[in-house]
Amino acid sequence: MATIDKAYNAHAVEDRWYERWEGKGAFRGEIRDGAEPYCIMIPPPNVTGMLHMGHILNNTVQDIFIRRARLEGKAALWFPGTDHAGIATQTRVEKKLREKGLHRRDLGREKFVDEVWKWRDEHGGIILKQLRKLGASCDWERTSFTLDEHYSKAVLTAFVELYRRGYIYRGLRMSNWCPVSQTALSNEEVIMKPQKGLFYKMRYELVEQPGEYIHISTTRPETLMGDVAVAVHPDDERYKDLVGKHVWRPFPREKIPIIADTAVEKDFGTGALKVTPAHDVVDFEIGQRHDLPTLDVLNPDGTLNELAGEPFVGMDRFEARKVAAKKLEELGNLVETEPYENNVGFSERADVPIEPRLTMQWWLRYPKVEEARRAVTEGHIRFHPKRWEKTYLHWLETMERDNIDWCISRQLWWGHRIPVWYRKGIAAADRDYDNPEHVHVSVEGPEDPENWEQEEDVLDTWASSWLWPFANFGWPDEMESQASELSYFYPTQTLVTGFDIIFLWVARMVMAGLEFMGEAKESLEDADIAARIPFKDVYINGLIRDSKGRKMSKSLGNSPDPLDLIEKFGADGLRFGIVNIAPSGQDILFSEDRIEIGRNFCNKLWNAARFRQMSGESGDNSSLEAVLQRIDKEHLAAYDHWILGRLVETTAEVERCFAQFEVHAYPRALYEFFWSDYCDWYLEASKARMKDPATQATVLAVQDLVMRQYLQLLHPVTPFITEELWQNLGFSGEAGTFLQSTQLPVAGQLRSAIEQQLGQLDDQAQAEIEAIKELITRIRALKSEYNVASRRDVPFYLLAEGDGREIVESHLQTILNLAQIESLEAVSERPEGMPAGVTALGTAFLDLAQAIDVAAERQRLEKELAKLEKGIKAGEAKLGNEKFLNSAPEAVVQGARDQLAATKARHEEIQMLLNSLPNG
RNA sequence: GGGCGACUAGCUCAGUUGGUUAGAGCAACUGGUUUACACCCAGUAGGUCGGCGGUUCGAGUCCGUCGUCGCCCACCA
Repeated sequence: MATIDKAYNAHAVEDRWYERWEGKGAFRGEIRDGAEPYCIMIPPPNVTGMLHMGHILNNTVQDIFIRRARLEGKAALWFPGTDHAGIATQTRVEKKLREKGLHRRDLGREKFVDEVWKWRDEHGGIILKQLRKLGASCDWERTSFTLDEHYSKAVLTAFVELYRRGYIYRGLRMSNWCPVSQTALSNEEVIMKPQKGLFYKMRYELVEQPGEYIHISTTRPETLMGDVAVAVHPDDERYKDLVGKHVWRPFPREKIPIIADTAVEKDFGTGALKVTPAHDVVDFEIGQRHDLPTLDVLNPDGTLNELAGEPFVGMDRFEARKVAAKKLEELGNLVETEPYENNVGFSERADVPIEPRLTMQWWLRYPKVEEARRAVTEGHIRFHPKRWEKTYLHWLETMERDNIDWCISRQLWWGHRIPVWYRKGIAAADRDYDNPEHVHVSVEGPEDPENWEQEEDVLDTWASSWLWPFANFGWPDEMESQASELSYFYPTQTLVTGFDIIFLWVARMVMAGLEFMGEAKESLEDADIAARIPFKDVYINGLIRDSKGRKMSKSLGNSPDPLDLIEKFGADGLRFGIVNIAPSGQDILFSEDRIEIGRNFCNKLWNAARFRQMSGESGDNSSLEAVLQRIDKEHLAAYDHWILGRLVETTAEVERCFAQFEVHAYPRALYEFFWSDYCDWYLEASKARMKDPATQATVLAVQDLVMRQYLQLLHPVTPFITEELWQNLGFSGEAGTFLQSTQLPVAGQLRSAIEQQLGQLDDQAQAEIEAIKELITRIRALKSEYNVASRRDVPFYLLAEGDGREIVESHLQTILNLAQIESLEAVSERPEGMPAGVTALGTAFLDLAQAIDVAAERQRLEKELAKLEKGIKAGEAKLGNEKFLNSAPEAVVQGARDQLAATKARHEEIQMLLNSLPNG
């Protein structure tokens, strides 16, 4: 057995074990006959990503689940991988090219994509290396990437199938356009941000009444060249007479009609709206209703085009805004400007305002929406905490109600190119999408590729990641095989993710699973749903914020580098700390102070193990049975029964935490048991018996038993230190197997193993030890209050009778040791002039051998008396109430009786003490 | 505008189906070189559980209402 260093050196331990685990394939997840499968699919981070605090929490939780599953004997598989992250990655490489003065068009599609692959191979996937530092036990041999060949095949197959099933269509619609990335975006990729700007009030001259004007407010004068009408509300009395007349658009100067439409708010601005169908969603709808033309004055890159007229051609949209305002002023059309703040949609990736733009895109009508709803309402999929179900269902509802389809095409090069080919020589306008002579849709492509041109667009990244739970297992090829990993591991067990992507990802995965993981069907039965869902439990982890409650972000600089934290606190410390403060799906306010507890805890654990090692030779620790063999039940004390009982309870509590997904309660229960019960009380109490040759072996064996079970319970959250101690304390036996491949006894098994060997655990011991603890605490408090806390030579007396006296007798040495007192002599009369403390076992008196401050002692006792009186009043009121006696459960009534009796006894004793104080 | 959530000790949070006189960590204060641990030990202080009302024998817990704060969705140019 290796000796244990005085200070816990996390780094050496962590690096060493991770290497061994990975080297020995300890994380490999495989089909194992007879074992229950347990699979977690990692939410694939962006291949460009770096580890941040959110990842730490998310992946620690996943690792806890997967390691626990291994200890429970399940065939556990944590499937890792990364996402190609279309826009993010392409933007990254384009930026690099720009530094060399190049644009992606200079390279051409093929060369550019090569460049991105090269970049990925060099810089991508850093995050996966960082996850190893954290201790993540992913099956790295399976590391998947959404652009891998097999994965791409799944993505294209899904597209082709959905197309054939009628869910996918191509359409000219308003969509979100990013002028920097020059692609369409889905609503989810657009972030609304409040922007300070100006509100321009303009006047347009009436054509029919020269010299008269209508006032219009706008925030975007640069688009007025695209105006095709002015709209007012039909009920607006101010403008009623003007509807049907015309105004002069100032530039390019043209007649445009005044129309009435209910989309206009009478009370907003001037109540008159300039209608620019090409550049605003509402305006576009108004345009549709009134059959207005669409004048697009912007180029795809956000500069103005020929339709805008000079001097705007080629000018950037923000520059044009200023120039347009100036020109309006010169022409006398600008009435006033005022500061204004409104919400503007920004491209999530490029962080520039998006343009609503009329473009031809591919759209997907979501499949199996109703079934996705039922999957949750009927309990096939459970959210933890449960309330997130509401968010999920709310999303589905909105989507269905508002008929929101998913824009799945992106005008990028990095991604899955849409598997659609157009026959050469047929103009886009003449294309008939239902005619296979015109449009070819397949995974393999047409047989005569020379006659076809492939669609330029690629698919939205989410249109690949929504297949993650089954594409990674070889769908669609593996669908037929009953012996496949797909049929063994799917549906996966638990998904761990953030609430922000419940719709973006979680709901879509559910829909994809329901649509594809079985034969094509219009609607599904319950049994179909149960078989097709991608996961059974969804654990939603909270969002990490800084200590002031702000979101962590690069620009605020309030996001610590997790690797620094690992450096400082150790991976185990960080893991324990972050899970310990992670409440159930609530936001988490992060501060380093709160992580310290994790490091301190590891140190405590380390030292307890060290103490064990220093206390005596280890016996055979290679199995629970071997440890039990070393315990002589004749030498077991109440303390031993108590700590073993607590160990069984703690094991059960941990089981409950996992069953109910109370991830934060799990480390808390472990912390309390170990620090308070085991270290502060049990170890301290057993020190005397460890020195006694007669009892030493038994006491050490009990410690070993506790440590053995405890390390197994704790391992999922702090894998490194537990593995190190497991090996150092000899629990692995000769074989040297890893802790995580051992089997954890459940509470029932543990109890029966103990009782089979040692006889029934004494449940009375619990109450007895609690009473002894109270007595010791009272004595310590008395010493502290009388400033003799550090003295060990003070004598105490105990006034007790019957049981109390006996119990104290049997624990006398422990009490003297833990309370640090000279003696505790039994007396039958109250000694006078001594400060006293009343406990359930009896009254303890501190012999100061000098006069006490009677007034202070009286005050102290009276304070306690008042507290007890309050309790007695409450108890009597309760027990005097017949309705309480009749309706409360017997146990509650009895509890109240017992408590009242105890309180009264204590009250009486304190009263006696007060009476016995000298006057003064 | 629609939805979700929070409010418990100075701070951050526990508190499982209503059932003893509400807990922890940190911070504060007092005292400790107890040969496992100062990343420690012992002790003290600190809360009318956001307000009001209701249900109940009994409410931190359930219901209503108000207040404050946060998040998500929508986005009036």
